[in-house]
Amino acid sequence: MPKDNELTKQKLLAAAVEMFTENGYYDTKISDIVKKAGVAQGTFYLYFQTKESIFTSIIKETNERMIHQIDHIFADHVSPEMSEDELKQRLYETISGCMSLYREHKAIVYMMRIHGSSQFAEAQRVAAECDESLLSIIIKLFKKFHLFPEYDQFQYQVAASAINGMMNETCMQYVILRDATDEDISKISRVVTQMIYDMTVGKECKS
Amino acid sequence: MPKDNELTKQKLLAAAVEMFTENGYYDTKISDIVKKAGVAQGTFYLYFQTKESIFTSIIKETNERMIHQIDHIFADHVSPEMSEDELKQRLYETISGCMSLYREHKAIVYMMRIHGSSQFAEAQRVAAECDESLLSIIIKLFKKFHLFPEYDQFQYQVAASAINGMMNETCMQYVILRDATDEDISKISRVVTQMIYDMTVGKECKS
Amino acid sequence: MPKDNELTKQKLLAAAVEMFTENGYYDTKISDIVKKAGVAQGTFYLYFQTKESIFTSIIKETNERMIHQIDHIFADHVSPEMSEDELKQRLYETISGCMSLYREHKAIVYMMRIHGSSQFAEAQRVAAECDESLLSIIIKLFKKFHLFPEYDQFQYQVAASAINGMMNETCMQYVILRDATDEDISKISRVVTQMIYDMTVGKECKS
Amino acid sequence: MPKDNELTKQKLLAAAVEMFTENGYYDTKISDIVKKAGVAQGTFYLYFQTKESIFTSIIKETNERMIHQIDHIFADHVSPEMSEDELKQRLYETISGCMSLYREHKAIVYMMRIHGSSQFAEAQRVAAECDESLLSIIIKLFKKFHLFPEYDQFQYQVAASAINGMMNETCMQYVILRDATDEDISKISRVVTQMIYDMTVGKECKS
DNA sequence: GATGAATGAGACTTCATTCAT
DNA sequence: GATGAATGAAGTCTCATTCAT
Repeated sequence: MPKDNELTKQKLLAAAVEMFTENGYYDTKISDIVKKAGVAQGTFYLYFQTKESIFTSIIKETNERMIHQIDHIFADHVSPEMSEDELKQRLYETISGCMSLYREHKAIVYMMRIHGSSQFAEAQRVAAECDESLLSIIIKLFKKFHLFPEYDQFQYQVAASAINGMMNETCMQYVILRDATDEDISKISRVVTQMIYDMTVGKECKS
Repeated sequence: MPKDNELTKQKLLAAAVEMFTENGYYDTKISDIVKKAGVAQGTFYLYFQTKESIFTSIIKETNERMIHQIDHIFADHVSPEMSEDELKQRLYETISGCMSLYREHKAIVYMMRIHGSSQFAEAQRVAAECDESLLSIIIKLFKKFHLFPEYDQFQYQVAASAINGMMNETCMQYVILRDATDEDISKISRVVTQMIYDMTVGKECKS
Repeated sequence: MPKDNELTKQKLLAAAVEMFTENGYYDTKISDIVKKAGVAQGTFYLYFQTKESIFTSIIKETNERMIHQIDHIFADHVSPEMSEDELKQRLYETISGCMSLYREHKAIVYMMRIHGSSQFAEAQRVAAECDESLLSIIIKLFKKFHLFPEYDQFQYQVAASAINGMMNETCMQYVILRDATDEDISKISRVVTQMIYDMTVGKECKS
Repeated sequence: MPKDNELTKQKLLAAAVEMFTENGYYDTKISDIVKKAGVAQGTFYLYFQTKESIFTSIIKETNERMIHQIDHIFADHVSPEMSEDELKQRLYETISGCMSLYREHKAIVYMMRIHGSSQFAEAQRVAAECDESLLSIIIKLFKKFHLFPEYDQFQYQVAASAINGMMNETCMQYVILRDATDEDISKISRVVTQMIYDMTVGKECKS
């Protein structure tokens, strides 16, 4: 009957996230993890098969949760019938919602993006999957608003990638690498919202 | 200045770049590097003090060269007096020039961004320095064109970061991770140029 | 005398024999034994002090039973007064009885001879004791039949050892390592009987 | 240029044989071997890939040498045309030659038979190969002398196995486990020769 | 300058044994 | 008596670095 069982596993997971975040995958030793978790070396292997497996297990699980939450954030929040102001407001909510989500999983995102991106095929696959998910949402929005009507598939991809890059980079720089407050996130999101608005929907209204 | 045996050093550097790129820092052994370079194990230590030092020495040197080249690409190519079309053309040339530059140093950029970003403070410092350099160039341009007059320093930074993110992401996805041809780069640059134009200078012309 | 829970102990012993036989001493883990026995890890230590102790306890106990049975098989079955045919018949019965006995304890003999012979002083002692027992029986028979009258003690030992070797080897090869049927054992015993007869009693009749 | 190279390997092999012989495979640690060889732990892995590989490499190589030498010892030494005395003399020479050979490789035979027989498929295969080789030689001799004309293939095998067992057992008991002198080997071989003679060729002469 | 055998610290992992429940 | 999570000593193997030639 798993009683302390689950507790010990959680202690190990928390310790692992902390150590991986702080020192990266290779400079984190099992001995560091168990020391921080306050259990014996052997205990680690009751819950995880290898060092690699705890790493991928962490990022996989978090990633799934995040993709799910992202889907929810973007779901049907905007439509072409909305007024300019309402649109911007919704866009803003989506972007700041995304950033808050990343902040919530800050340590693991850090671990995944900064340390993990290169370590294993598995980690790379997970990161790519997350990107994929976002890209497809963005492209869907392009279509919904009939943006870039002259673009082919490749150009769509590039444009979506560019927008993804804007959000990723600002999110990384301010939310993950620095300690963005709620106000910071709000301010950042306003800037990014405006930029995205201007280069997409706003541009249409211009002429 | 062929001191020591400069040829041997170059062989080692080339082998190191290749192995680091292929397998990452931790999965590359000194024995792999010397084997590929065709020299003996001990020879490595005649030219480099440690494994870490060859890694950072590669990315530092390349980074300096790249920053210098980027400076050159951006230098005085655009000014507010230009016509819309000319501006776009210059912007396009700058962006595609940047992408070609990255492609030229593809292996090392890959190594730096994918494998190295997390390994050492040193590597992270170098990457940050490169970003810094680009950000300051972008901000300078904002000022030159009197863009975002209502923004404070923080918002400027965010906006610059966003633009940097656009370029970085598209560049990574298509130039570094996939094998972008000249045509690809041209097409990508057009898309990005248009987006940047729309969210900056173009927006001004609208009202 | 069902002390403790005798059933649990028997389950552990049976599981241990099976696992030791299949995988040898070192490649059998306590966890394998308890899993096969269907009890918890800690339960093992209620019945046995150490891994080594269950191993030696198995081979010791079986060995005692086997020595006792061998004594019984050989007891007074032959005498110099018998006719040639009767002698051969008795010899045959003894030998095939021995082989059947080994077959009956096949798993443990396998474990003792193949896996255990080298592991511990204790196991070696037990195996040696079994050999000793047989050798002394054989020498007693030599004396009873006034065989090898010119041999000294050492030569007696060697001759007995040789006969022991014949039986052991054929028994190992056909009964323990292969799956000898009743007919096989019968056939093997006939061959061995004839050989032993020819080199001992039979030889006397010749001149 | 392998100079100390080969010397170090030999030191490791000698140390390994000694330690394996003394303590068996599992109770010999790499650290024991390198300590005895007087080299560092890591040096071991310059010459052998794993602990298992040094073990099998030792027994395989020795085994090949021994099989070759055994073939030579048995080659055409006896023929049905010989006189009884000459035959016995040749048989004696063969058997004592065999025992001397085993004594020469005493440590490794010990390691192979006592410790190694069960450890790995590989070790078992090697031991079986050696037995096979001897059995086939013995059966060839049976045929050459038209012994046991009424025996089928199975009975031949059993008879050969029995003779193999005689030699193995006496050899193990006196040469490998005890320290048989030249005189001992001579005396043992006389006894075994006589027994084998009586149960094979001698038996024919009787009637 | 070049070599490559040797080094040894230290990592990951296993598993017999213990002990609180 | 039974459980099974926890322990930690100890083993195998790796690899950056050194150094005698």
